[in-house]
Amino acid sequence: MSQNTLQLYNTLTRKKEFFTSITPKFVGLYVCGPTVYGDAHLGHARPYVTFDVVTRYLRYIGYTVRYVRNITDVGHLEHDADDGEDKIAKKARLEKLEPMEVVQYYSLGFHRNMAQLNNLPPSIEPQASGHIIEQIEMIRKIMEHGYAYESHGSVYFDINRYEKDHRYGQLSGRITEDLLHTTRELDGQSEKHSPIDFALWKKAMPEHIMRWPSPWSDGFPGWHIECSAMSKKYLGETFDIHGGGMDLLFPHHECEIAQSVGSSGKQPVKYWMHNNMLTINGQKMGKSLNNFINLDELFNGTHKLLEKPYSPMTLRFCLLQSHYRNPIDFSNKGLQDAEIAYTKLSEIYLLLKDMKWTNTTVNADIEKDLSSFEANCNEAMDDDFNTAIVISNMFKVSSHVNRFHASGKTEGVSEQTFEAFRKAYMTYFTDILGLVAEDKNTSNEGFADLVNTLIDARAEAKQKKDFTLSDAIRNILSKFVVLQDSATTTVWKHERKK
RNA sequence: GGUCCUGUGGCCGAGUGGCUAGGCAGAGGUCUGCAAAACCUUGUACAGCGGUUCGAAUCCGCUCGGGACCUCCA
Repeated sequence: MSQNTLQLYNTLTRKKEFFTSITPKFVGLYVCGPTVYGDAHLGHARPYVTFDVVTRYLRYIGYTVRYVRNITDVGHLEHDADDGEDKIAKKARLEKLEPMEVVQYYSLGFHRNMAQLNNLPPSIEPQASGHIIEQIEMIRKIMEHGYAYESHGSVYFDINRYEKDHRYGQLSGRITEDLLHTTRELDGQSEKHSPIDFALWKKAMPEHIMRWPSPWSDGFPGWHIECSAMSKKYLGETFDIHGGGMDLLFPHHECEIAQSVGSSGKQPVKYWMHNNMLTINGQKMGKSLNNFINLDELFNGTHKLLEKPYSPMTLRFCLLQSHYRNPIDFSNKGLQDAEIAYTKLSEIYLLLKDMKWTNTTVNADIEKDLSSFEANCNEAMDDDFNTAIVISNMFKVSSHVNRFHASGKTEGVSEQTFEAFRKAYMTYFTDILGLVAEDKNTSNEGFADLVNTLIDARAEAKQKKDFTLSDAIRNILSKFVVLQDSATTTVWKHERKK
């Protein structure tokens, strides 16, 4: 691991490239944030866990990362609603709330869910509504350069004019000629010179409550301009990495490039990273299919597709088990497998945390397994953030740790190697993958006491060879496996000491 | 229809020219009153057809299947 060996897949070039930051030791990262008009769902978890790990790893290898993730609280037009109505405003009217009340409510929920997933907060989390001036300024620049025009109080980006100097479609691989034939018919198309032109500013209808003054009309910014304006403000005209879901590749990110090039003449982003999508039981997650799972529903198990609740760490682990550019299919089976696997590695972490090296002979194989651990993990992360390989490396060393624990001595490894390995495992587990090994004995003390009392009673019964009683207690204890996970761990831990 | 991604053993999931992925589940063993956990051992694989190559799951072509996007969804 070093700042010279990291490779990442750049959507712009469709290749894995060696990463070099524009400014030495500093990385500017922008990730498209959520539109806060609904609860955070499974689909939100993936990009934010992905780019959280990206941030964590970049910091681990010595970069200072400025991670900017926006909150979209204006600007998403509803295509199936009244012409040009804002999603936030629509929701607000339905719930009879102030638009900013809706924004506040869902922002808080989003932040709570992100914290549960142990995602580090971004360095800056700008809101679109707080950057209307910057957006207007950028639109003005684009118009100055001739790449946008006003029409009936709205402003549209002029793709045909832009294509005379630049190429629209370089990120998504789309050809404007094809787009013309495949563009859907929308309201307000008559205002545009070409159906593929996109809105930079929309004039508000009289009943529209979210509106701002501008040189063209009282209205609101188009969806794409906020990311261009805010990334430029906080990261500069050209910055290192732009991330987001694959679904945003077109048109959103394509438009961002056009807007930035159209206003500054410069390519805004050096590396574009896109995470793949999620499916539920093999199906696309969608409101019409009624299989949209909110994060709260996942964590408390209330969604009808779920057999039980799954913890935020189970979800995080499940996501990290596959590479971010591959699709993930969610199922109860998959989540339960992830839960078991995560619990095992978590257990290894807890054992390792308190484990002391004891003087023994050195076995070449064990020594090699443990001494190569960190380098193997670094190599995996350097290869486009391959967290799946990191996890498999953790499993490869797990049996050694369990054996150390069972025998009570660190058989076969030198002190230097053991300590380096121990530190590396713990760093990877908590700092890089961002997993949290809850010490379940302390997190639920009253309950743990009860369980421990039962365990002691059972041990006593076993000692007296009263197996009827001991089995009866075991049956009681085993019920906690379903009721309360912490009990399971407690039982296992206690039993293992014997 | 266009652009892009994808197809790996019972299931999940890495790998991408020759070298063990890993996990879950299964089988056998150690331990145990019996289990559980742990440890040891172990089987099953690269959608199909053709091509390139000394050698292909890996590269190329075609066929078939799955998915995303194509004006506002992470």
